[in-house]
Amino acid sequence: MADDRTSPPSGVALMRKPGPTQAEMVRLGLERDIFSGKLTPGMALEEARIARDYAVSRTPVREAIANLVQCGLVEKVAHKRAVVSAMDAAKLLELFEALAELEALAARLACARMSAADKAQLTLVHEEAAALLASKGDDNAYASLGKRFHQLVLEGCRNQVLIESTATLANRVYPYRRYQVLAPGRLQRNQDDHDLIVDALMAGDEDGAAQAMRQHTMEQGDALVRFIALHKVTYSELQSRSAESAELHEENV
Amino acid sequence: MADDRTSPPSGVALMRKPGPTQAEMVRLGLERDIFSGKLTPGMALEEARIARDYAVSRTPVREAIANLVQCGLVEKVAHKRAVVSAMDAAKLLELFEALAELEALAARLACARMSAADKAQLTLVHEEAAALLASKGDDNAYASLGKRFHQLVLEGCRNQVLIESTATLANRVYPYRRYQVLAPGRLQRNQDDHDLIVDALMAGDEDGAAQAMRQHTMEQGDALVRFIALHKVTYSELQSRSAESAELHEENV
DNA sequence: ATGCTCCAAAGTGTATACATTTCTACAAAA
DNA sequence: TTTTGTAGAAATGTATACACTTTGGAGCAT
Repeated sequence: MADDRTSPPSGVALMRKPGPTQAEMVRLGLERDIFSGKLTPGMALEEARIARDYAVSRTPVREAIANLVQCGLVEKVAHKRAVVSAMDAAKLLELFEALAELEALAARLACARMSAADKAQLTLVHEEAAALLASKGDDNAYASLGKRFHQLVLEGCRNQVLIESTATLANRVYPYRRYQVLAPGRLQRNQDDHDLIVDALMAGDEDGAAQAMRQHTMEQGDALVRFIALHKVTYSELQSRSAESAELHEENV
Repeated sequence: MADDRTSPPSGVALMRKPGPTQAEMVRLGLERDIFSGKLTPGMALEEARIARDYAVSRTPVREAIANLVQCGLVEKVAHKRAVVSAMDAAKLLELFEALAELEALAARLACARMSAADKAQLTLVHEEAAALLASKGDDNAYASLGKRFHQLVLEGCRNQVLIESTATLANRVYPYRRYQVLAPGRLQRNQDDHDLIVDALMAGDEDGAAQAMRQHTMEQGDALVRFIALHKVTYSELQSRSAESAELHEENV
């Protein structure tokens, strides 16, 4: 290929300022590229190249990178190039441990705070996922529904601070979380977990919902770490292996 | 007064680059000013003025502000001036609700993970606070010990992700959290809560420690919100009222 | 052949200049 | 007097130029 650009702005060059700032554009673009796998953990971000690719100056690029640093998606030290955050097994487990507890809290609160409409939509998504799983449907589509499931429960807690804190952590594990689908039988166990969560939520069982959600997320983390250890595959390899099909579900962000 | 500068760089102008970047300097300076009360919630941050005061250009100032935005300490929308985050009662309660749960989790984990030395230091700080309270000592010094107490428990959880997430939220409520000391009898109840937490931690009672910590932090939030409602005082007034004595404990950050 | 020094190329950090947007003040009309 | 519309000022967003730091390798010494 003639161009090996780090992150093409998804086809179209941004011309003038349509209202949102260019720094925001670049930030969203980089975020997409990280989530989709075009930018793999450990990869360096060169300001000048990114600026060229997005047809802007380095200033908004630096601002965008600074934002991503605070989000935990990229890391940076003074005078050195910013790199996409790469995590070892220990940090990954720490993240899942914290995330599990936050989602458990959200589930507990959601028990009493979700509206009937919210619960209905959650059930809908859950059943749609079940159907997809039964019909051996697309893994990516299932992963997408899984993310939506977690989002719905999270938003059900009605605490914006908690929602944002949890979303930040979820974003940081997102580049890795999807790969649990590679472990055999993991999808069915995932669906079973969701079953428990939905049941507890509908029954108004706060402790049950929290417990089910906590265990569910921790199992996701354990499964991922086990899978990686088992296959003795580096995170970068894991990332690039599934990067091919990553473009299929870019509805994230 | 001849100069009404928003945030003097604490006396000394930074000359050359000693290694750390100027953006970092400005960021720390602004953070200090926010915590100390020199910059009150709702106050606007003018890039040009800050740049002048710190003897740097606007570029590192903008970078510093962007960082503070991601920390939640200041808020900003495109083309408008950044302002120090001001919270209403609802947001404050949301923050305390989330913070209480995170600290509860940290306490639960700390039960099993704190070293003997950590527990000894925690006991030391707790007893020092008790002595200070009994002798009707300085409120600011007591608040300082209170912060240290929470920090020690938090670090005891041995989960860096959880520590950072919690610290972020704690920073956001910090400009308000101290004012609980204004409520009558609040200090003694605070000390009693800490007693319960220490006892549970020493006994290895995970659920007890979590429960005690959660209730403690929520009570802090409730007390603060009640105090504000009772005295019908705006947050800005509250802030400026104690800003006079704020310089006394600048060991924070 | 190996290790060191030093230099040049690359890249980040900062300053300044310019473009664009928002805020403010003033005036004119109802 | 109140309101509204419009310049002017002020402040932010962006681009460009420059200074400093890092890094990689060429050349020399051992």
